[in-house]
Amino acid sequence: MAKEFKKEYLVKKSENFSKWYTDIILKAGLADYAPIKGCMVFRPYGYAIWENVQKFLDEEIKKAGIKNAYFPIFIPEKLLKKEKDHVQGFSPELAVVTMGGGKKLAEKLVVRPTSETIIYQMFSKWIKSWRDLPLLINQWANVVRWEKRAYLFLRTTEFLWQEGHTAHQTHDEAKLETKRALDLYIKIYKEVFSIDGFSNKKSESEKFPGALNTYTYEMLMPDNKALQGCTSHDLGQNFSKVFNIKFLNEKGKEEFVWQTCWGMSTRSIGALIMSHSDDNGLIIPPKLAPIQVVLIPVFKGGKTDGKIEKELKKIKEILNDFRVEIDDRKEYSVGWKFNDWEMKGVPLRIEIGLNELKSKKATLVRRDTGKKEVVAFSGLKSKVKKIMDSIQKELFLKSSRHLKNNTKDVSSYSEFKNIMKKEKGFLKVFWCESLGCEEKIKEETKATTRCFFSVESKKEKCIYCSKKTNNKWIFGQAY
RNA sequence: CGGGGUAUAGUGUAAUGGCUAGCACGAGUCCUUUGGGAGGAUUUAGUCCCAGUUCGAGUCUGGGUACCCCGACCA
Repeated sequence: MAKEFKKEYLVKKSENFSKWYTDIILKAGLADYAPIKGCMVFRPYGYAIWENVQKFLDEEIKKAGIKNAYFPIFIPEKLLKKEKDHVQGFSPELAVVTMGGGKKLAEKLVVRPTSETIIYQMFSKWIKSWRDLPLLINQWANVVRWEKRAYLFLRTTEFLWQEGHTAHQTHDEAKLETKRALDLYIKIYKEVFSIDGFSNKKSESEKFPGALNTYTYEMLMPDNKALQGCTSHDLGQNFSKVFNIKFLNEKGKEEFVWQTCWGMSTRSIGALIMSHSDDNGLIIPPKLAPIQVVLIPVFKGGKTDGKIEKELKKIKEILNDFRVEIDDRKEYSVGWKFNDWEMKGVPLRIEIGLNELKSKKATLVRRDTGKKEVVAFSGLKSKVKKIMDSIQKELFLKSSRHLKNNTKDVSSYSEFKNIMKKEKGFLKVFWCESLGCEEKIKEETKATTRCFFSVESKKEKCIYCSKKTNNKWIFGQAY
């Protein structure tokens, strides 16, 4: 009978994916709609996840010798217009301030959609000599892009992110930095988010406006649509030439710097929610879970003599390596609490009642599998550690299986069209890298290039135009 | 921004142009409860905004706004 309880307060993931997604966010208390079009509020539980992401990222960024700084939210319109591709890429989605202090501004101020221009303006002031390089800066900030359609976490007018900006003496050094940032993101997604994906170069049309090359981590969501998790850009000298960022090298010769920039946003939390959660609510991998273990007392006959409470405190003490919360709310029944914490995606639940007190064993229930286990109080610490590691790993394996099962090699365009119409997913295909083919494919199938896959030794026909090529690319329908 | 739809209490919903806008959940108070969303008593709160038609509008008309679905844009 324990199995047959009904939960009608959440739509099924399989029945209406996007409703399920929004419902989870609202019901788990991650976020809420704000009274501004396209904007959302990060509620404490959702913000705590972002703080955990920040903690991991920030630590790694600092380890790489990069320093945090903060630049203004406003960018003079003139500055933004300096790099042609850049302004073209962003102009349709800019928020612009035209009034200040009740007066019309002489020059309009753009609310940053990204900070290249304002940061590089400062770089040009700071960089004079090879001794000033490399200049390695990171900024934690909010940015605004006036999107037409909003979707909690995945696409909101304002979002939070981290943007790294570096300047180097040589292109090789900059390329290494681009790679280092990408590797960091791959590591975070795989080890912390437990989400598998592909990472590589973006196509010409998909790359960052103003960059030479853009690298990305592309994940496959459960509805088989693709989500870009981050970007790392090799900017070459495109911006340094425009912003006049020059240095005197060791031989006394003037050169433009080589630059990179890279970012990861709160969109990652959207990927997290979609990837792991189920019909009972959120599932958060232990490394990102604001609460890793929840302790729930089970009273019987209303009499406890405070013994259960005492035991809970002891267990919390034993588990002080973990983020533990005791749910001693009297106004809710245990069943209600079980469901509540499942909705919130807490990785492990520990139940303590009279039975547990008597046997000196705790009842543990894993959120990801729902498996129940009885563990002696004395062995709790090591067991919880084991379970945390196991959940973290299992979630990744599950994500990995989904990625593998839905990434297919395809050689005929009709098959390509069919798959994109029905089950979607990632398709590995030969593509001649011409913009024409890419645009046609997008028009006819909604699929775009997600990232480069490989150079094959044998030439094959381009999936669209049949021109021979060695290059294999991954296509998918993007979020 | 184009096409379609919806808007009633905190949430989900009901109400031929007509009487005091009904129900469930929630929330507040009190009592009893706690091994998978507890029960009773009691209280609470609503027609998106602005015009119009009408003796009379939640219901009809026009405009606005928001949300949902489908496209285009996008991390």
